[in-house]
Amino acid sequence: MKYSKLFGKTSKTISKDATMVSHKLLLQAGYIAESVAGRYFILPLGMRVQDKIMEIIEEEMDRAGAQKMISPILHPLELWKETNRTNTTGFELMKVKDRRGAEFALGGTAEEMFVDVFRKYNMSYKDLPCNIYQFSTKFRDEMRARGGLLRVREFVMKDAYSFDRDEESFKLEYQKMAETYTRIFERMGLKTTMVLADNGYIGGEYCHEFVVDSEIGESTYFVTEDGSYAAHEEVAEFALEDINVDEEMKPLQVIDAVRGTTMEDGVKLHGLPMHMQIKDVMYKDDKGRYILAVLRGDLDVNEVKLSHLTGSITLEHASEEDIRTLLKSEPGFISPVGMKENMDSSVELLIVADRSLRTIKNAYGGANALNKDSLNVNIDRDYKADLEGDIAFAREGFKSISGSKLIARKGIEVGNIFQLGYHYSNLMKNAEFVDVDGKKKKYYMGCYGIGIGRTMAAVVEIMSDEKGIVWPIGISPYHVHLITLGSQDAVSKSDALYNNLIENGVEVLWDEREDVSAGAKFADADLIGIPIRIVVSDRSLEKGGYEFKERNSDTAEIVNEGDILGKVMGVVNKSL
RNA sequence: CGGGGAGUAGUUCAGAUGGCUAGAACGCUGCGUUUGGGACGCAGAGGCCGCAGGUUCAAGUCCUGUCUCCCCGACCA
Repeated sequence: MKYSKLFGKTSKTISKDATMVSHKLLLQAGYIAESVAGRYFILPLGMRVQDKIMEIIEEEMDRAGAQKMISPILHPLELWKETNRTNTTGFELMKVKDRRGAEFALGGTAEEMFVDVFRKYNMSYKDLPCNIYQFSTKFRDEMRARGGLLRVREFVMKDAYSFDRDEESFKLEYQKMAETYTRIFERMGLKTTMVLADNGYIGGEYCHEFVVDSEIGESTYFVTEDGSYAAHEEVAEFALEDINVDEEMKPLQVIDAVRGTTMEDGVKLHGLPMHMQIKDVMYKDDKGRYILAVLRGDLDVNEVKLSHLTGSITLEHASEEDIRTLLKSEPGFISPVGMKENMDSSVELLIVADRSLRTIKNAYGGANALNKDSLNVNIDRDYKADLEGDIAFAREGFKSISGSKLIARKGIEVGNIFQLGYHYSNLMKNAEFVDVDGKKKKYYMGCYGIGIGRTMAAVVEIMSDEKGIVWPIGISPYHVHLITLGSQDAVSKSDALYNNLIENGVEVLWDEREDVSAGAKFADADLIGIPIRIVVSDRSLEKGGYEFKERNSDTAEIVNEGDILGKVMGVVNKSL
């Protein structure tokens, strides 16, 4: 490709709106252009990177026995109704209508579609396991797009769906996909951690995210010091130590407590430690139930864990008005003690206790009235929980279940794998095959996604310097950035080299612009970030050849005409 | 959805208390001189000041509405 013909220009100036490295560099180097918030043009340079990422994914998926296909992007809405996903919030479906009034969902993920195509065929256990996948544009009505390609509303995703006879067979597939993902990201120069995560609206029992460590990432997760456990903060488990469980229970007391409404106000007034205070948070869920989360004061409510325990789809904080009028309590002074006895009879209330309450005796907290606190509150004796379990966030330094300390990390989620089990085959009719015994059985499923654009951005986040991007050769838009400086001799030598490289399968971006200074060409080359730079100039020719420099190295060398191809191939072949 | 900020040339930005023909840099076009780390000179093109209404002799500037973009939060009583 001749640089002078390349669509998409580098820019010296960049909007200060772009704060993230990948966002800035991809814009500045001419890989992407913004359309509207969260929707981007992928320019020719970016397209080549995207294609290469997809090629690697395709190779590895095929190697794992998966088969590429494609589904329509518009999904018949009936399918989403079949699985009840039209109104499960947290994922606002984008819908369109055709002129006859038929409704479609703009696909944000495609479980229903793949089950639907699968059940069209009369499948036998002999056809299983089967893993089918596609690359397609996905639509997500994100509340807030951010960070260039990192969080967008429209993006290309690889999504795969596996169908198995049973759990045992599925587990092999899941393991295979985990290994495949690790290899895919390795080939792009990304080291990923497989992190236990929450499955959100997808369904199923467990899933893992593939996370690239980065300060700007949105995923916070914990790993143990010994590396044996890694889990997203939403699901991370941890061990709790007893605090004063041997203490005698003292009589419950209600006292005056003129204070503010925060936990710190309680600590200050009573002069007692935070972990002896009870934290009470009132929620309302999608079913209209009020849910009181009760936990030790030094812990925070983990709404994902809480919603799993209560079976709620959404949780929102109850309004202060509801707390006063319906629950007969007072914001800042909520207590589980006696609440059910006093509240409005129309209210359905679920008291959910965190297991941390079993580690303390004689706790203190509110008393359901302004400026009244309770002392010596004890679970079971003074209040009963409808549900009890782990509803708290882990924190760095806490011990894991295995006893090893938890370390907090941040990262970019570039892919994930989900166990779906019978979730979709239960909800969708005829998602069945004929087993060896002649009986119909439901598919045991899994699904597996990789965001292409986000992966591209993650690579740039990890691999760049103050001058620009530093692509790993496996996904670089070109292998070689050829720069010509100076006389006609250099131009004709460059031309010959350009053609020679191309004939040998090397991808070359040739900066043959005549009216651009050397400095500008070097700056552009550094910004674009192609791994090999070759300069052909009067100076290099005087020294007997071409200047060869790798983007991630500070030293250049002169390579003569006979050796240049071999030198280039040496680097290119490293990636394959 | 809440809070904050911003929309002026292709891009990044400047245009105080309303006032003459709306500016700079970069980029772009032409000519010439340059060519190893974002060169220089000369000449040029380029603007419905986001959109709609209003106040005023006069609006990029003030008021109202609206759209768009960016950042923070989505959180514990």
